[in-house]
Amino acid sequence: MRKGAATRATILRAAVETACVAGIGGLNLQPLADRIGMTKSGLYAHFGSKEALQIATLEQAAALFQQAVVAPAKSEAAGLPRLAGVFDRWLQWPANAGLPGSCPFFAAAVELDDAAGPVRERLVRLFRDFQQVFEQLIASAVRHGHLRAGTDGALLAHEFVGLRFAQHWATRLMREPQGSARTRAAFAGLIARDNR
Amino acid sequence: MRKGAATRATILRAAVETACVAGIGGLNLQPLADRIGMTKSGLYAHFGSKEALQIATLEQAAALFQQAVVAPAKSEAAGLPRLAGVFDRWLQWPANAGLPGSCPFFAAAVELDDAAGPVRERLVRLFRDFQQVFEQLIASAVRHGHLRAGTDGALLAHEFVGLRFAQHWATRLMREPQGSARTRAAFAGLIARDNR
DNA sequence: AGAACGTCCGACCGGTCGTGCTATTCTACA
DNA sequence: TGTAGAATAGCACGACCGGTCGGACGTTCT
Repeated sequence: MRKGAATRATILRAAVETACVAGIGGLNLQPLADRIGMTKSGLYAHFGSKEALQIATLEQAAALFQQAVVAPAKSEAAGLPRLAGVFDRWLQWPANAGLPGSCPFFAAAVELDDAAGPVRERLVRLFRDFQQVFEQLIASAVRHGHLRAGTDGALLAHEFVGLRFAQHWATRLMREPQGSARTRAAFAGLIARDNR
Repeated sequence: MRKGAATRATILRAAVETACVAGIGGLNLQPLADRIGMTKSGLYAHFGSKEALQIATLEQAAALFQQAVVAPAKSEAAGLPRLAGVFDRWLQWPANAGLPGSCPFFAAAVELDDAAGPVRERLVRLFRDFQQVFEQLIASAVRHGHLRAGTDGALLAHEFVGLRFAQHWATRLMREPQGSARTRAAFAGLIARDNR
């Protein structure tokens, strides 16, 4: 019983790493099993379907994300510092979590945008949760007087998502050395706009 | 031969439509051939490899993009109006070009970010060309006094790309009704920041 | 008219995909 | 230590993948 859980953890670790490089659709059983020295069917028995594996992988990635991006906020000053900290960790969390490649959620977001089914639904919920975290951070920054009172939290969160995408695009696809720097500059610009 | 060119155009039309829905990697020969009443091998003979089909599809999509987004700028007032026009058409060009689904370039950008090979190189060049178009439009807006003199064109273009991604994410994946409105509001905010 | 060529088809290749079975090995606990 | 049951392996399936081949059919050019 305990061994099964350990194996499952090993599988999910490799699955998240694979998803960072090849996307959720690139989670093929055979190569994944090979990578950890198992057979395809042995691995398969832990999940019962590819869809279940994909969802479990998303949830595992979400747990790592929570740990690497959101959790450290507890020890930061509430308001703008905490908001800026979360955004900054968001920009580089895969590397900080020891993951190769890029953020698996963005790859999945584009992969599954026109799809249907439970995997997509799970991804949307994860994004919505994170969106809510951001809006709460923004609201807190407003309460602390770090952002002006009329700040549109939903709009600002929308802009943050865009900046994260732009960083992904600039650094990953375009391989622009200044990609992350531009993203940070743009973030600072948004904060300055809504500064009181 | 004339007939071959016509068939090739038919194939590419269907290929672009498929790429808008299923991505560049979703360009599978058999379903594509079925869709236009050909056999896989008959279709294959026009390109010689899947890679060549993907590149030709990217180029066809770029031609449609040019026609739907960039070309109409000729009849707009130079400077900010032209810049705003291009951005606005950019937000909705697949629908305006009669294409289903979403912008194939964004799907490809995430699909190919960690890949290698000529397809990726072609995509990067297309993006770079469009990036240059944007920077020229921005520079023109500066010259016309619509944007302040010190405007960082590369940064602004970076932010525009992010906004376009955010719209894609909000409307396609999250299905937020306000996705496009927020994107336009954010664009207006950026322009206001760099307004003179 | 006839040679040459572009076009397309149908059959087929080796491989990989996800998914079922059954059999074997291992492990945890009585 | 014996044994129930979990964990994993082995094997096979049907479907699909990109790609190749020979040849039939039409079109184009000389």
